[in-house]
Amino acid sequence: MAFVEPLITKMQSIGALDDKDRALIETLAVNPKRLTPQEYLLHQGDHPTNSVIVLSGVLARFQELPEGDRQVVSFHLPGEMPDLHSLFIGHMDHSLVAITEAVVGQVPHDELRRVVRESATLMGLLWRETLIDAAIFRQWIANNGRRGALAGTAHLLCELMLRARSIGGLRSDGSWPMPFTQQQLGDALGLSLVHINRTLKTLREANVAVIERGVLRVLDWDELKRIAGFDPAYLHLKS
Amino acid sequence: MAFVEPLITKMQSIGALDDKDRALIETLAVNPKRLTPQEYLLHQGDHPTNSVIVLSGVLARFQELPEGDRQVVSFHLPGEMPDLHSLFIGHMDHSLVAITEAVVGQVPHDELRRVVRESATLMGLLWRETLIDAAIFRQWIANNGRRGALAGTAHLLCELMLRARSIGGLRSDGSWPMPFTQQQLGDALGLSLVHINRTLKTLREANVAVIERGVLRVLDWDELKRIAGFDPAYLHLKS
DNA sequence: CGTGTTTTTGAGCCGTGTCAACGATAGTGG
DNA sequence: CCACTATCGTTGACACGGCTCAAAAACACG
Repeated sequence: MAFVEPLITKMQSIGALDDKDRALIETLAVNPKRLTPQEYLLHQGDHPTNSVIVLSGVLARFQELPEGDRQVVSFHLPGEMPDLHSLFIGHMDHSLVAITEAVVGQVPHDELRRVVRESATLMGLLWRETLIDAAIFRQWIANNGRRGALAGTAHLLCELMLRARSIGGLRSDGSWPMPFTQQQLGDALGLSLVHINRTLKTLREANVAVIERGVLRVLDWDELKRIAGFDPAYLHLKS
Repeated sequence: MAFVEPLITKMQSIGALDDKDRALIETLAVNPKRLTPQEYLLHQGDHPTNSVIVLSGVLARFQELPEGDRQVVSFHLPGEMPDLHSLFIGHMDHSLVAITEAVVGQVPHDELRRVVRESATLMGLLWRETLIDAAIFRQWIANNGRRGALAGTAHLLCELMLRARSIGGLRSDGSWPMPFTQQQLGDALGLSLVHINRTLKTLREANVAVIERGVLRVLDWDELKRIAGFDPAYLHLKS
């Protein structure tokens, strides 16, 4: 029961749950699993028979490209279900790995199908979660495509801050313990390690956003959003 | 009834339909609408109350970025539902426009909800379609990110050829009447018009793929796939 | 305190963008 | 059927953003 708390929080951040739906979620058989940093949960090519809920920590999905490069396609905070899509498309076209120490809850596909069958609301919310996932992908296409390095980086930082805030992940001073290395950020933005470093330096020297000892602090929200051309509507958060 | 034929073809290209499901699809109220090239069907910011099926022609979705640039996030061939996501996320974070002359069938969200409620198979297939959409987005993130101009372009051509083939859109000689301008391809791949032109020239001079008078012909499939690092699994086509 | 990882910086190069012009093609009206 | 026009494709010259290589500094951990 406590296991599904992050999922309930997440569902409520993107929609409304009544008592019946909440009770139904709590009937899910959730099998917890602890992950160490860099540990793979799924490999490209796998055909999983369950999906996972991130209970704590941060995960990432990425593709390995022929020349050995990595393309990170998403980051996942507690409450999210990074491989919910495997419910309807069996083949994994990417890998799923823990960024930090993490705990995930494994839920058999049959269990999810049962919940989806019994509650139109939960079906809608789970479907909705995969659609928001897709909306984020669209922004990342733009981050990697038409937005330049500075705008793309700023956009990613905006997004992560809002997503972290929506699940109550910010510190009381509004900063966020961002767990990514600059290499991982570069792999998400299609930038080299050296260049993401210089881009972050630009943001730092403009007093817009600072990362110190792994903690991200946004000093000038309006300016960060302006640089990014950021419109939060695509995250479809209620707040 | 004839209106939903492309949708049935599409559904069968990514899954199985029985007679009952086919009959259910044919009960959908489909309101056809004719579009001229460049005509907008939906604008960024809209809140549509129906989704559309592409009946003929090709559509594209794109975001307008602050500096006036465009990021194309997807192309849509007959049978696809380019704004199916609006069933569960109301706000459009991008625009939908006709590339060619096209006919779409408008289906009210209520109608889709009815079908989803009545058939678990169709719910699964429609959800699956949005998930394949997302899988394509992931590849486009890589196209715009870690893949270079040549590999990204080759990857997009591979994808389009397979998608066109899966709905019977190729000519008998295996070529495909590709309706995009080089500007539009560039907007999809995050490349300038000049550079996409040079990239296509490279493919042409290597006798890998040629676009003549708007018709794409792949001369050396293996080589094109090799350049792209293409693995078709993410399209989840049955054939 | 030592070792491995991550961040930072410099120097030089290369892929891709920009600017500009011309050529090819298709559609339009006389 | 041809001239006219608009759009699209092609090419060259040059600039610049971002990459690579390399090394040092800062940090994390045992």
